[in-house]
Amino acid sequence: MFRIGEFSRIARVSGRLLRYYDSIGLLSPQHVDATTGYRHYTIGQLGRLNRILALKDLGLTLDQVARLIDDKVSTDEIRGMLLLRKAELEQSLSAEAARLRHIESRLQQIDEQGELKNYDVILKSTPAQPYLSTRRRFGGMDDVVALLRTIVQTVTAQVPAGLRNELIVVAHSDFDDEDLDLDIGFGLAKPINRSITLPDQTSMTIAELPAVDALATLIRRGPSEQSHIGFGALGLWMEANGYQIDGPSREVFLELPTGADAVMEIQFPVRKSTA
Amino acid sequence: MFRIGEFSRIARVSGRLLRYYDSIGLLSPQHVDATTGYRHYTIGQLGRLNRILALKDLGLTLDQVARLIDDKVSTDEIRGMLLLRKAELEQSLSAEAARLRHIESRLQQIDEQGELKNYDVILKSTPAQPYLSTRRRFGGMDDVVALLRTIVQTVTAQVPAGLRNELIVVAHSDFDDEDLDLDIGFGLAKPINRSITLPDQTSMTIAELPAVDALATLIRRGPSEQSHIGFGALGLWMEANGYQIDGPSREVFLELPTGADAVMEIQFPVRKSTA
DNA sequence: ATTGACTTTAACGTGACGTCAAACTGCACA
DNA sequence: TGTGCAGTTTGACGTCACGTTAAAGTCAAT
Repeated sequence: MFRIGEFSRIARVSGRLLRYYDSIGLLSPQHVDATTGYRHYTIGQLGRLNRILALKDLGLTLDQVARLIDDKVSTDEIRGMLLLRKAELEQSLSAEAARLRHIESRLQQIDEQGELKNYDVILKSTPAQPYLSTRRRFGGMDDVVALLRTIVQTVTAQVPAGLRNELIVVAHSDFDDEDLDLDIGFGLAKPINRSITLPDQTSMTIAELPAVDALATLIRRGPSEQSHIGFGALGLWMEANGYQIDGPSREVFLELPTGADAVMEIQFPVRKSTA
Repeated sequence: MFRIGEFSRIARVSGRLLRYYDSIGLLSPQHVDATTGYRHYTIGQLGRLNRILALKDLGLTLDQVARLIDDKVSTDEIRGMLLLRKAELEQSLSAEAARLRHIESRLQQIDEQGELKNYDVILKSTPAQPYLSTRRRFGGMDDVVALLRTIVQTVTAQVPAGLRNELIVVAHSDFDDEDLDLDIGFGLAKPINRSITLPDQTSMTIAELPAVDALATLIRRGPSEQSHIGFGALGLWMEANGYQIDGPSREVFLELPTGADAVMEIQFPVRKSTA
């Protein structure tokens, strides 16, 4: 029988750990003195402690360790737990590797440019939302800006503010300033069944803007004609961090555009490059 | 100006996170209503929030993020922080990879044997400690057991219990039952300057048992002649997990041997295989 | 009797929030 | 003017696996 100090020395763990394991019922001393409360351990308990430490080292939680050790689970369930843990580890491995790539690209950026800029690209996800919009082809940015104004005026007048979210432009075409294929419209908090007719007698339709898991985004301030500058930064980020475009990009106007200036979030659906 | 709900919707973060960042002074709303306490954010703050999230994604702590964002550090210091973080990441990567290998070896074990045994090998480290011992060559286990008994009797009689730790055998030879080169003696809590003389007139010397970083250990019960069984299990574990022996092995007797039986911890200094 | 080493319980701290709970505000509708 | 409901506030507790004091009691040797 060892008291806690000697036992902890032998096992090379802290006394606090032993008291903690006792308190959660994971490893209780063989005997506790009724009057003094002193804990007494036997070498037999060292085996159990070692099993606990070994399983804990695999990254299992103490809860899982307890269930494994107390034989409350079949070998199949053990297999399941280990497989689950394996999947977690693999995921966390690739996440850490990605972080490492990000860090390295930042370091490279510092080395090349002497400072830390454009560090505002971030990955998000977004749920699906109803989308009141109209899809058109445009010959140039002027036409786009004109329709944008019209739509803002029409929709703000006809749809209550509580129902509509942001003004969103979805770009179906690639970067060709002379043949733009765009959806322009508003995200909605809830679907509406009224139809909206624009001054030119065309009407806006309700569709669903699909959810996206991985969205590389950045905020841009300035005239909407120059949004391609932001596109460039996003492209660099994707290249540096191993992502590629995976769907039509979106521009979400965080403020309704006043004059030429606007504040928007540029969003690119992305997926990891297989390369 | 957005209230917290809308701002959190736009940024796709929780309101709780915004309140938390406010409370730690990382991102305070542009304006707080004096009577109601309502927080009001502007789109400008979205930029700062995005910077925070981007840096946090690199795995930096919020403390570090705050120092980076508030420009309290030079680019050289930023480089330093990122390099530090990179080192942490690389370490954590290899640790996770090791865990993954452990898990896989466990799964393989289950697949081959249908259950989970011998999972009590664990890695520890140990500090240096004074070691009162004598080194001999032995022709067989019987001689070893005889000297062991003698040493136990002599030392327990001459050295106070508070000063000595466990009985430890260090094996300098490889596995050759007919030519054993062993140190036999006791670990000590503090060095002593008395010399100990055995009945055969040879004396025990004080040396230092060196510290070891990585020690693969397991507990064994049973007659000490059969300790090679434990050696086999340790060898398997090392092979499965990519370690190799890196120094003389030790047997630490957790109980003074009574009769033939003993409880010991077998310890192998190890290092990662370069293969 | 007095040390000094050891042990006990209890409480707080860690990091970055999630999750209630109770009270208050803002706004639309009757 | 009241009522309802969605939104907001502060505050507190929980997370996970312990480390770190702190105050009080125990053990063995001198």
